[in-house]
Amino acid sequence: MQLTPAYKTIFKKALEKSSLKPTKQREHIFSLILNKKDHPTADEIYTRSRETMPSISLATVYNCLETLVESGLIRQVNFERESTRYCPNLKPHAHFHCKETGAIYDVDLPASLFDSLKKHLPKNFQPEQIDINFNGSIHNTNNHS
Amino acid sequence: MQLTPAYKTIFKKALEKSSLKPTKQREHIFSLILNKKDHPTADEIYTRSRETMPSISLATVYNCLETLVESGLIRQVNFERESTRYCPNLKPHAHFHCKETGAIYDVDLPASLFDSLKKHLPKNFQPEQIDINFNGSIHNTNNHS
DNA sequence: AATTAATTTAGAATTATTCTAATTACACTT
DNA sequence: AAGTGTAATTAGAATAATTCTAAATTAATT
Repeated sequence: MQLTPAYKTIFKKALEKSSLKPTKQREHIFSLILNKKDHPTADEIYTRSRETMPSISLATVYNCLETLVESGLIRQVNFERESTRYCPNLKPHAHFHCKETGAIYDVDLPASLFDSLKKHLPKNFQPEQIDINFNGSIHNTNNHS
Repeated sequence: MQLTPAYKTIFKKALEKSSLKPTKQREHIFSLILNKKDHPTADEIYTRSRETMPSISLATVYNCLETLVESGLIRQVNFERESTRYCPNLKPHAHFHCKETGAIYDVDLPASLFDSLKKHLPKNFQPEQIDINFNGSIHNTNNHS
């Protein structure tokens, strides 16, 4: 679990901007999330963390995730009241939640779509974040009639 | 807390379609949500319910809310991991969550916007529900310079 | 080396929600 | 009208994700 030099710089910059320290634990968790592009829960991240950093505590995982979100390095994803999941994809995108498997998929969207959404807000409403979540199922499209 | 005859019919039809019974408690909770157009939590609904139906239990409130959602009479709204809120507005709309006051506002959106969102899904993804949530703040637009 | 502030840690506490098992309500037979 | 069966309600216990608390550790600075 190593950050590339480029990501290491991004990581340090982002944290320092919020006057937070780039600690071992924070870096470890950030790299875990970056290197596996699913949408893990805090508990899954905790389990994965301990494989290579056995002394880390669950509270630290929660703390680190909070600081990473604060500093804009990852995003939170919530579906209904399931455990919060974390996502390193910072491009404009939505999420699709398969109600059968529970899996979450990124759905890339053009920035223009977010812009046209904003146009429907009263003008004194200032959105900081827009979450778009699809809920549904994924159908097999088997061609053999 | 009374349903108009028109809503009473809608209520009965919707429940019977899922072979659920139109009980006193379900009707009571439905009318509470309809008559105050905010986005109450289960606990707020519980408190309001007891004013006119003191014997109702919290478990029943949860049960009733679940059946009302199932039968399509109300919608759930989730923001981050706050308590689930309930919404009687069935028109296509989004929600704006003010992070200062916690208030939630409906934002009407044209159905066409939901359609164009769907176009970005892989063709085997079948959405059943689309949630669009804005998070931000509301700025005072005082005209006096 | 001493001081300070931030971070991490373990475990307790919180809180929304779900579960369990008993009771009640109601429609349908006899 | 009494009995039967099923669904709904109820009170309270249980669950599970997250947050809180207070002590210990770390790292930077004097």
